Amino acid sequence: MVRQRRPTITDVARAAGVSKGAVSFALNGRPGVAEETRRRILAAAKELGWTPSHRARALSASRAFAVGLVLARPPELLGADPFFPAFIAGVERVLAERNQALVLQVVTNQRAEEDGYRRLAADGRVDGVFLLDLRVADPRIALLGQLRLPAVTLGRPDVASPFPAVLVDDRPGITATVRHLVELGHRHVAHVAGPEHFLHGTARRDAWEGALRAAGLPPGPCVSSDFSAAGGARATGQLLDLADPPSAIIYANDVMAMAGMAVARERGLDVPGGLSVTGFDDTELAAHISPSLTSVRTDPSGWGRVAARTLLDLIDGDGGVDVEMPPAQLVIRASTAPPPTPHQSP
Amino acid sequence: MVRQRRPTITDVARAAGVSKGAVSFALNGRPGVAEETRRRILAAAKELGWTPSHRARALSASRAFAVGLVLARPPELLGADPFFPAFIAGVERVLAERNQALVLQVVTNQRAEEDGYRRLAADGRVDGVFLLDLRVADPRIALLGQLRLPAVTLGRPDVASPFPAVLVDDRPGITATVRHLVELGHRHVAHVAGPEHFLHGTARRDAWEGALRAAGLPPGPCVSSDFSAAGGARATGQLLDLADPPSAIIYANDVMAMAGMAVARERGLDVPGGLSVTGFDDTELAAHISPSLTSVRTDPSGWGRVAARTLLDLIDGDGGVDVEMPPAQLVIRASTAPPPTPHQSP
DNA sequence: AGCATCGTCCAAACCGGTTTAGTGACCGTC
DNA sequence: GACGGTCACTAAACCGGTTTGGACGATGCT
Repeated sequence: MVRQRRPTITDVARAAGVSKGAVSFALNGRPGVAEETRRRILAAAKELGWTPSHRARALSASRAFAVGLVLARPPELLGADPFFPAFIAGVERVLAERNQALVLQVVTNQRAEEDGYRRLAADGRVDGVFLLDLRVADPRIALLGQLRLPAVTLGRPDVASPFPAVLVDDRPGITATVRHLVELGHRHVAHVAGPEHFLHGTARRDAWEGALRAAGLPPGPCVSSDFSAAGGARATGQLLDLADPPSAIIYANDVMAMAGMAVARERGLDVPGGLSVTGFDDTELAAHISPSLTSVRTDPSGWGRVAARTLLDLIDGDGGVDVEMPPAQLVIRASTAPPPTPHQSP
Repeated sequence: MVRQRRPTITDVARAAGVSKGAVSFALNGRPGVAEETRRRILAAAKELGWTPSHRARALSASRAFAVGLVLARPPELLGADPFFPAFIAGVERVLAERNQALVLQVVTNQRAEEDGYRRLAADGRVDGVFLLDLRVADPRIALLGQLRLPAVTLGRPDVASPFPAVLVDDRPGITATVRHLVELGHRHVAHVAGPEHFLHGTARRDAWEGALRAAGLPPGPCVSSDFSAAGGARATGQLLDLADPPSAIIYANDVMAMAGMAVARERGLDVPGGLSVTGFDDTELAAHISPSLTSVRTDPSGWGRVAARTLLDLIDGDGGVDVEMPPAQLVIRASTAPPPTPHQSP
């Protein structure tokens, strides 16, 4: 016996001998249905294997019961960055509890990204979106405002924003990293930053510079890169080619740091003996390379959970307040050590 | 002037002085509308900024215009694996062209994974799904069959499957790797495999074993692991602790290979001087560590594109045939070299 | 002139839920 | 015994599209 058509609310109503409305009320636990009738209806629904059609409910309620995420990254970077999968996993955990879905859009450049949001909004496929990788003077905030699409930003925008933010602060992690290196005796600490148009990139750079100044040291050289291994290698080459190369390099992510370590090594420069290296993200691999990588542990999955909760609350009309996340923690491993002393060269 | 409500097809019909039906026909380019009327309708739609409501269309057409993907991976692995982001990027590219959306579900264990598919099906949120990470005697195939949910599998299942498959063959890559090592003079080649219940894991292992036998060599030791850095390190430790340790290790992915290289190095074993190492996936980082990692290049983004096209065709009723993808290619780098000769030990 | 045919368009049904207005039945009250 | 108030439930409208059956006028043919 093959079930040809999935049962509808009408089938359930007929089976239970009531009207469609009664079934809807019973299912949604609303008052005005006698207990005995409710039981009969639920039994009939179970018997028929009925589940309310998401499509019909969406049309009726004028809601999508889904939230959206638009990822704009060049394809070669997508795989390297552990952030997204972890963030999405956190988001999912909350969405699953509340029977919502995640609609994903992956695009490869910024122009397409804005179209992505436009399409999600025009189609009414989602009730709200996440805004990641905030940029300087981010145009997407105004766009989402005029699209009337609720949103939650990860980080605090540098422009007026009507949206709640999940406040992640990378700075303490960088500050702690600088302090750690300074305590080891480093006086010449360079930085390989992320792309300049990202807010988190500039925040990390500012923290690096601020912490050095606070320690009474001049900020060393800083090279902007792109979070890729190739970019990290290139930046490292530039820094080591300087007349006065740094004794330590703080990278804006682990992948660049690992590539940087390799470059140093290829040049016969020992890590950490000749050069200290630190990363950011604390990817799983960081603890398992040699030497193990000092890094800053972040919690993208936790951010995802909080961002999802904030967004759903915003959509439901309540909430809409910023949430502060605990600061990232420095994890000290074997890639950092005191700088080589000039008169101790091998 | 704020637009309070998004315009509906009725608004457009009124503005153009025609019926709803006429607007629908005009928009969908169906015959039976005079050219002049069609122009007037399209002009009115443009004027009002009307876009058809995806929700209404979905209900009416009994289609979701979306496809689903359920990811079952422990959270700590999600970030390390470059496969998913790349696969998804490929999928997205095709979906965007055809105005479809991707509904993602991330769960952390297999039981939840099946519920994920059940929920996608029960809600009618998607018209079809991708089936990744095929397992031995995969129960999801029967499940999707009884849920009447069209699917495309990545790889060929080991059980009867009514679904088209995108055939990716890891074996030539592994075979080439073994041949490369044997040509270098290795006689003792070990393997660190993925979890045994994954079909791709066993396929790689079989290829490794087969290629060694073809070369007239006994298969060396094989340890199953979990694709994580920690797992790769552990497996490497086991192999190097053997009375007769291998001179080369083929890892089932790059992350485990990188962790393995670190373990060898910590033990004072030079790579590739004392131990040759190969990975699988050819992640971006592989070319930028030291020594650079010999690996097998795969094309997850290409698989995503083909899988998406195949699934959409299947949903549309045409197609449904398997597609063969080009085999993975070996990329030789610096982590492989001739084995140390016993009488040449330093 | 009468009739069939065609192109154009409209009204209404339909998808499967939610929600509102309204109908009885039953209760207690003065 | 007429009245007001609950309670349980139904009928129908509604969400915004697509699709079907048929109306209507213009045209072609005999």
